[in-house]
Amino acid sequence: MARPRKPLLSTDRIVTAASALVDAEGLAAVSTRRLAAELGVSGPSLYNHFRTKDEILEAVADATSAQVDLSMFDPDDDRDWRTSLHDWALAYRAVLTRHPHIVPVLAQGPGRRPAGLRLADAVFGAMVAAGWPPAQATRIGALMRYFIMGSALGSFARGFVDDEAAYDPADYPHLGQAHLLAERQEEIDEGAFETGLRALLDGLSIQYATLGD
Amino acid sequence: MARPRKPLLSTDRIVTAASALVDAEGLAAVSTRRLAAELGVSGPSLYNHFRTKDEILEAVADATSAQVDLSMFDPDDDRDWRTSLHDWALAYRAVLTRHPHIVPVLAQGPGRRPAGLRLADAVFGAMVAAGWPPAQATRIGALMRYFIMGSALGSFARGFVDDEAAYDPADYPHLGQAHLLAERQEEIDEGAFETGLRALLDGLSIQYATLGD
DNA sequence: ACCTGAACACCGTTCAAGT
DNA sequence: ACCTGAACACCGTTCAAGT
Repeated sequence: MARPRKPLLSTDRIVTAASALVDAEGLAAVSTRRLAAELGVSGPSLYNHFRTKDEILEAVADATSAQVDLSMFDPDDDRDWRTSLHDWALAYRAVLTRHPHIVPVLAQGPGRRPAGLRLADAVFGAMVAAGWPPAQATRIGALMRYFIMGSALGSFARGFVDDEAAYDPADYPHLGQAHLLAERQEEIDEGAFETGLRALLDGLSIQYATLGD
Repeated sequence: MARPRKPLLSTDRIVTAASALVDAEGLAAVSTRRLAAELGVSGPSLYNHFRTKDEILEAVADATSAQVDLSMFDPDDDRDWRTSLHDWALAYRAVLTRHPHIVPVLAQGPGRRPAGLRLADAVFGAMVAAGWPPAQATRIGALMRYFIMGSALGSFARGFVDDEAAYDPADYPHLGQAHLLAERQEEIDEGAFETGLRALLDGLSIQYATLGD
């Protein structure tokens, strides 16, 4: 075949196919040969469009970041900092819940990824505009990322096996119900996220109230 | 050589070597061949002691969990729930900071790992003993894990590249100082963790105060 | 410029063979 | 029981060759 008159691949097509593969089968399923097969080309062809497989995954991660709504941080949006942060956290979590397998890549931080940087820029800018000192605004950006990424990296409920025999009462006297967690996964992880988010925002509000002192 | 009169390997020796390799060079450096070479044997020898490479990494993860002090949750320890949770969070983070590369494995939850289950049991048991309803105690265990794992999974500060040119003010108007984050990594991540932890505990204290209502 | 097959240096795991 | 080398079906990446 050699070179076709019209290119078979494009960075967009590759990222779309890689995203679908990551969502469907996880990071481990993405090999250059498998991804190329999915696109109807041979493995090495990908290297005409990306320098490494890692760059492809970075692009998938950035495409995911780009789906997170940031309009709550617009200067002319009239939500206060607390409400903005709350709405953004829910929007961010919703995107990550739809694409859990890419979270380990996203959790490494924005690096040079444009959508990741836009997100960090929006949060930091909005906190400073709301009156938080820059050092505190940085901390807020960091601690929100800890909490959101941590909640998306692995389900708490699914972290416990669905097998009553795994929880010997002699060893784990308080885990008698732990085998039931998995089947109520969504409810438990969502409830914990909401409880944690409220606690975080309540706590930050206390600190905000003492800013002038 | 074939079988020596005294076994060359043991599960302990393998886990110790694997932990050292993970700490020194990261998860990606752990291949069965490399690990075996480190132990002076050939690759397939490991399969006499573990069924898969994954089981080896699970054992490394559990050995890490086992390092986390849980004495603050002892029934006869006189710390209140808030202080216990605070002290435990610091102890947990300290361990993870020393072994960051294994965090992705730990973040998948305890599964069947004994030290992971003991940890979950201790937190849950102490919260119930302190008067939290079981459903709330579960949420606390989950949200604390989100926050602690998220903070350990990737440094916030090192998530930003150390290159002023990466932050075009036209694109990211508020990130003019972001290139300085990396060089103050420890201070920033620790400060964010402490701020977030205090906010979380302050927020939970508010909810605790309304429990009777 | 953009695709191909062949090749290199790796993987995890299985298995028969050795003691 | 516990080690070995050979083998299988994979990897990511490079490169010369094709149009």
